[in-house]
Amino acid sequence: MSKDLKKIKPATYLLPKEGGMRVPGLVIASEKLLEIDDLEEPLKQVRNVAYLPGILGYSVAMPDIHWGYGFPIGGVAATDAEEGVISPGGVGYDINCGVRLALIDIPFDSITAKNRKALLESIYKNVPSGVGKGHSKAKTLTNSDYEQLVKEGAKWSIDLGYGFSRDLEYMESYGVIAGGDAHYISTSAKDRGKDQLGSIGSGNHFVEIGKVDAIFLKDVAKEWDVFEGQTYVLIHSGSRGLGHQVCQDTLDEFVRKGYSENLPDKQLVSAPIKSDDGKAYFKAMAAAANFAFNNRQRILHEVRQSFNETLGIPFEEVRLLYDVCHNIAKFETHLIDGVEKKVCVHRKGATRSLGPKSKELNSLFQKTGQPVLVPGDMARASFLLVGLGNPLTFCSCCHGAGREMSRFKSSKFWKGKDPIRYMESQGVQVKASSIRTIVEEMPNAYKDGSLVVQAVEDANLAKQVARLKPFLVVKG
DNA sequence: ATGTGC
Repeated sequence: MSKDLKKIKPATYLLPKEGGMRVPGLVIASEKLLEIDDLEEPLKQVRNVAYLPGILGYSVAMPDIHWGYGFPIGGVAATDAEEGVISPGGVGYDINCGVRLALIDIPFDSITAKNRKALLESIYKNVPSGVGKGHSKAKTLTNSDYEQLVKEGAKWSIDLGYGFSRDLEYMESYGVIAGGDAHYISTSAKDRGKDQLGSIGSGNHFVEIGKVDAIFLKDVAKEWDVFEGQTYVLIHSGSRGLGHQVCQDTLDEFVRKGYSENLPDKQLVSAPIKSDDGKAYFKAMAAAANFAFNNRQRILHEVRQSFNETLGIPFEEVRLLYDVCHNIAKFETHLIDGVEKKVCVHRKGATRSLGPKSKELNSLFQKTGQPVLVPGDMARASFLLVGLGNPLTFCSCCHGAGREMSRFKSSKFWKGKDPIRYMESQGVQVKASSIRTIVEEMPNAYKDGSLVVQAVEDANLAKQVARLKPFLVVKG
């Protein structure tokens, strides 16, 4: 454990100000996690982020923190919406990478082995996966498509028949980030994305089917119609090549214009929010975020298609519970030192976790708090939590289990072994276009997700509602 | 994360 961390509350540690830090760091973790993790590099990044002009409150780290480009992954930074900066590194390369959870009201155990196999094959066929993979069936996006979809978000796909208007009520920000403008993204970004709606990509992205295997918070589960044994679908993907290109284009331009000067790390490159360059990045980021909402909407549509084809389940019975962003910058109002302030919250590998009564939420979630979706690993578990709206972290929570082994180390570990057979021994059938992705993503490459969600629960960021056990997984 | 990187 880092000698600099001072415990101030349960599972909450202060990283005191030093050097040019404008605010202290705040690290959410348990003692056990602090033993497992080597936090030297990521904590340095937490300190670096605290140097940013206009940062308020704390430079926050979640218990799944690890090293990232400039900002740590699992980091939250809120900057003053008037006097602060906005930073592409605080959002990440995969703009609006996120997760959506849908529920099907049939017991997973009632699906026969033969039908499970058919379902997996069908999803693998209907949802393209892998690096650079697009959607061969889908219509290539035109400039006028782009103009609409980056402004409208998920509604654009729904109006074309890929889903139901009800779906929009069950998405963070109703499936749209205001301000998306196609004129602010490059031709190459549009070109890379033109056939990628409805594709998962590679790395830790996936489509997973399984069953709700434990309920921890009965009253909330009941409000959400979540029950033990229920079948679920969890989708994890983002803005694919388009978002990647938007991030790269902005970083190049910001560095060229000198915005990386006077920062402890050039990768923190950032422009004043009120400057033309800052506003241009926000519009491009919102455009990419809205592309990602459309992507997850199309993936859900294909999954509904597969449930219909193989099990005869009507499309609307694959019911969306929620869609969350975990790589995004958003303008929000938060209580800082007792005063309400408009801030730009950068969440990079962190999930919004608004509590009950939050005006932004639909009436159901105003009653309970918002669903917080935390994928774990391919075999053990993913988690469904409910937000508590803790102002210390700007109403943010963790986004995953976090790696324990590097991709390289994991590949080496599984060399000469049979990872597919191991997964089967854990009850999981995996299908991927690349065996490399599988060996890099094996469960033992990740921390135990239950330790991470326990830490955010102890720190009062969110509460566990249910545990989800995967059985069928499509990877890139 | 990524029409993956040296």
